[in-house]
Amino acid sequence: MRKNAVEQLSEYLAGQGLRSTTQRDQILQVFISAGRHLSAEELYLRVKKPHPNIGYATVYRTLKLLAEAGLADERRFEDGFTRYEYKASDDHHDHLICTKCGAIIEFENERIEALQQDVARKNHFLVQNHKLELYGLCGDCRKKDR
Amino acid sequence: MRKNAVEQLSEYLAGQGLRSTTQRDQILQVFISAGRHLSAEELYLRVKKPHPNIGYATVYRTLKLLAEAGLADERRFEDGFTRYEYKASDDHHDHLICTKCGAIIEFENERIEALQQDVARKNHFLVQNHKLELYGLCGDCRKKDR
DNA sequence: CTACGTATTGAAAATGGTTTTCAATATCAA
DNA sequence: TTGATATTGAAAACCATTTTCAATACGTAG
Repeated sequence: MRKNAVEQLSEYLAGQGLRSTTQRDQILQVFISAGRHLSAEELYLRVKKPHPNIGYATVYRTLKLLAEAGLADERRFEDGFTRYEYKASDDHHDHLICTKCGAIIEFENERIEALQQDVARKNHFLVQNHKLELYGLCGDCRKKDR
Repeated sequence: MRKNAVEQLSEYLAGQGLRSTTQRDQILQVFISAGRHLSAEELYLRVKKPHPNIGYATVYRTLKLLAEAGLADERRFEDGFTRYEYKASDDHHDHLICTKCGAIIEFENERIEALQQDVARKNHFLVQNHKLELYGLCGDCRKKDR
């Protein structure tokens, strides 16, 4: 866990004239210690255990806030609902997603990123961010398949 | 328009024990002659003009059917709703999406595809399909921005 | 330290794209 | 032509997410 994630949130809130609350801190704590690619519901369930009085809406609201504050990335895969992942400032990555078991594997590839910039340049396009997802079967599911 | 799209649909339907209907053919016709990346609602509106008695649900149902039949690709961009595009069997492409005006530009890049296969191989992963989207500003919007 | 203005919360209702239900209708094999 | 059943249109249901609203908590001014 990044040393100052809570501080980073506080700073963002202060800068926006928003308030720090125990709920926001609690949700952030659980979010950071939980696995990656959480949906709002998954996070809600995890937060619910230690803090049973936190509401569904607050989890949704806080997740959007974390995305705005730069602490989380918001992603929509093909399964219909939005997932969030804790964002370390320097780590960009893409995903391999198993269509059978739902496993999500992360990867980085600088050469692909460079080629993306080429494509953008040729189209007079300025890339703000991108999304690369490879859907298919993971190693385990390929074995089980036979 | 591909010569035998309607036939291709008929064959698929017959093979599945499903029925050919005038609505399905009409929707397919309009779908093919319309622009790319249509949402269900856009298609519904276009179909409505020549065929005012076709229902919303039928458009949704037919679109899913076309995807199953291999005549359309189903894609979810970040704007929340599903878009479909007519699928020529040999043409795979990815997208540049303008976050300001919503323009969608298509591109293909074999070298990127090859690198994707490399990544998959390293992860013992079998790619069934993929999705690459670059979000940012298109040439026009970059100019207007200043 | 206290009080006040207002941001935030939780619960429930609303939203909006998509799917399902259901009775009426159309398809197609016999 | 008939009968079994797939399909349709309209409306209701779904379901993830957002909004509403009265009660509560935050934090600044005094």
